[in-house]
Amino acid sequence: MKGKELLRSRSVLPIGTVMKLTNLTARQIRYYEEQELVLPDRSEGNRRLYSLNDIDRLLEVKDYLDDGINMAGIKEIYRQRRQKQASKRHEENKPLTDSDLRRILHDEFMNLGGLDTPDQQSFRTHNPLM
DNA sequence: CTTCTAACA
DNA sequence: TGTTAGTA
Repeated sequence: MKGKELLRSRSVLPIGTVMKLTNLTARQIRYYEEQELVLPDRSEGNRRLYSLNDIDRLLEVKDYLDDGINMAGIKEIYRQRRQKQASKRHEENKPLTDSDLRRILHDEFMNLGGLDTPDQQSFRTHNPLM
């Protein structure tokens, strides 16, 4: 890891600063944490400490939400993102093709309850695999 | 004064 | 999500 990334992962920002930087309410920021969309560190006094990477993640979550994607959809996107990175690591022996991923994602998407029409459109719009 | 958890008129 | 109560 390079120094630059080390700084981005350094948790030092209190929730108040994060609120101003993201235009999100404390309620929303804490709720997204409850949904495991962001996992800030904690100070000795149990205060949340965010990193620049956390800020980016929150802004990203906010964008998806603005586009009509719900919590389930966002979690799904990150779940896939991690899965894709995992595949990229052992790409030596298990090179799952984009075509395969697309089929799998499509199946799971169709079985994902709670996603209304606008969500489905946004889902496709933001999913690099579709 | 700022943040935290829990709860709901 | 907003908001508020009672803390730390």
